Amino acid sequence: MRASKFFISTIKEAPSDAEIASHKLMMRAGLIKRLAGGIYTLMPMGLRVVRKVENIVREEMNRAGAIELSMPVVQPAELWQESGRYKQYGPELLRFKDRHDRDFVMQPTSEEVITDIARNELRSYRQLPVNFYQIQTKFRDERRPRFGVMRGREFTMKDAYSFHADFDGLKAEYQNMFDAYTRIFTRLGLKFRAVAADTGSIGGTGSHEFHVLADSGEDALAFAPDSDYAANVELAEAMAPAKPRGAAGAAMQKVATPNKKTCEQVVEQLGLPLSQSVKAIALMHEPEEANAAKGVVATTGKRFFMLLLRGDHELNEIKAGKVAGLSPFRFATPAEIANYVGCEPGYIGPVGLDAPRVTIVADRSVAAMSDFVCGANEAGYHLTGVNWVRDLPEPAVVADIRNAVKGDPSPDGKGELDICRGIEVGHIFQLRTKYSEALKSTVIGVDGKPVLLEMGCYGIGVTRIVGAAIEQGHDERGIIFPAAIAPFTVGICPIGIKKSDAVKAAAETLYSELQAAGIDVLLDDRDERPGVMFADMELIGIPHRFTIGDRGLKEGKIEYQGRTDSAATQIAPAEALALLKSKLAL
RNA sequence: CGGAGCGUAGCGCAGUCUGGUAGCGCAUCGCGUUUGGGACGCGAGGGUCGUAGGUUCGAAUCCUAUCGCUCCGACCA
Repeated sequence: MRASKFFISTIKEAPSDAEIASHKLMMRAGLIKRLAGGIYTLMPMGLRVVRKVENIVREEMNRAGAIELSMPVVQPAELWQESGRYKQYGPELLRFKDRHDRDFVMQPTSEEVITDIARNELRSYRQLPVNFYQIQTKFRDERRPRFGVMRGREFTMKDAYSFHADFDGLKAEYQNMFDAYTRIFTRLGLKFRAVAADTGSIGGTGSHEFHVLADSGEDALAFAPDSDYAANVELAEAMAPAKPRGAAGAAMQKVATPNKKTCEQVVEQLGLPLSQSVKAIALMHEPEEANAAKGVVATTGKRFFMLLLRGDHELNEIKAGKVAGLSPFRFATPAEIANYVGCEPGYIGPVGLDAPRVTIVADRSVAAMSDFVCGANEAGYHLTGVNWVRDLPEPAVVADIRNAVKGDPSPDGKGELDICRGIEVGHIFQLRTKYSEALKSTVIGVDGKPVLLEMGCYGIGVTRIVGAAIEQGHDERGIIFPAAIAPFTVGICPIGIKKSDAVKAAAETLYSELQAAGIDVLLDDRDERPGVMFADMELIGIPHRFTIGDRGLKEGKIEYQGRTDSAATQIAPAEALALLKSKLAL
């Protein structure tokens, strides 16, 4: 490609609403242009990157035996009503009416449509297994779109759906997809990790997320450096401490802690470590009916819970939701806390409560504590030297309700956990029969009777990968794309192309040679000043560059410089292709 | 959805408090000089100041409403 025939729209200053490196750099490099919140035009340069990602995904999906199709972006509401997701999905699902006043949605995913295809087209177990996929535009009306393409509303996603006559078939395909994803992210040149993920309300036995590792990631991942254990922190089991509960060593004492409402403030006053304190979180279990009747005083079915966490730990709401009888819950109001505990928030604790009215749920690590500090249920006071059994009954429930932290024992028993951050770029899921049941999708099994289809689904965020790759690869000069997805593999910068016939000839020769070798080459024939050409190539993240100028040609040399090289290498023009090929083979 | 902030040229911003000719840098266009790290000079074009009302002789500026965007939180996955 000649730069003069292409469209390069780099800018020096990023728009002020771009916060993270990838968003700023994508804007500055002219890869994307914002049209509305979370909605971007892929400019020619950006589209080339997306296409390269798509092609790798497509090749590996095909290799794994999946079959490409393309489903509509606009889908009738009826299908979504049938699956129940029309109600369930909430405002993230974009809904609208056509001219006949019929309801439609913009697809956020396509389980309904593919299951509809399956029930109409799949008749016999002999047609299984089958895995359909598409690379398609998705729309999710995110409450807070941000970070450019990382959390956009409109984005490109590869979504695949597999169908099986039995669970074993699903498990086999799940593993097949796991392996395919591993190949895809490896080929994309990304540092990534597959982690166990929450299966949510669907249940089932398996779900893994694939995360690109980056400090700016929105997800925290727990992993064991000594083993292959890795899980989203949402899910990672937080183990009880290895040591059992210690014996009581101190008498329980009430101490005045005026205006000290947080664990941090209290331990600071007492000169104790944060891990010696217990924080209490007041939750109210409130059934859906009571929610619906807001305003009306509906106490039926409400239950007050006090959750106990070590002062240095964080509540995991997903885990809390799994405590028997707690879900659905919300944080209790100050009035409710006063009613059940007789005290204002900041000084509440588990000692001396009316057990039937207040259910105590202790985290595993709290259950193993002794001589701890907690609120005294009296404004301005805390208790020290508190011990289970002696000072208060054993907690009604002991459960894992916190986020795992660095240094926790690994759930697989091998070493300790560490925490890193990741950007979710892939998610594979054993859906089982959720949709086939809802849409009554069966095939005739071996025994001649209908069986519900077992389903798996497998997503990859194509546009998000571009952002993730930039988060992982950039410096002060711009983007450092992995070679596999760079918009161009190599750039040629001829200095003074309009002035020097020698430069022009050498550049054209090299350009033809690289093109003939099938290499994606950008010849910068814009007759820009060298600084402009270099800055653009580096900002856009082109991995390799040849510079051709009169100065070098006099010596019979041109220059090669890799995007991350600190200096250029002088080479003979005839060696350029061989050198580049050796670099690409790495 | 709650809290905060911002909407002035393609981008980054000043001007708003204290009403009176709409500005700066980058980018763009023309001419010239430049040509190994985002050149320089001279000249030019481009804005109904988010939108709609109101106050006023006069509104970017004050008031009201509304829309959009951003951040923090909640929510969702």
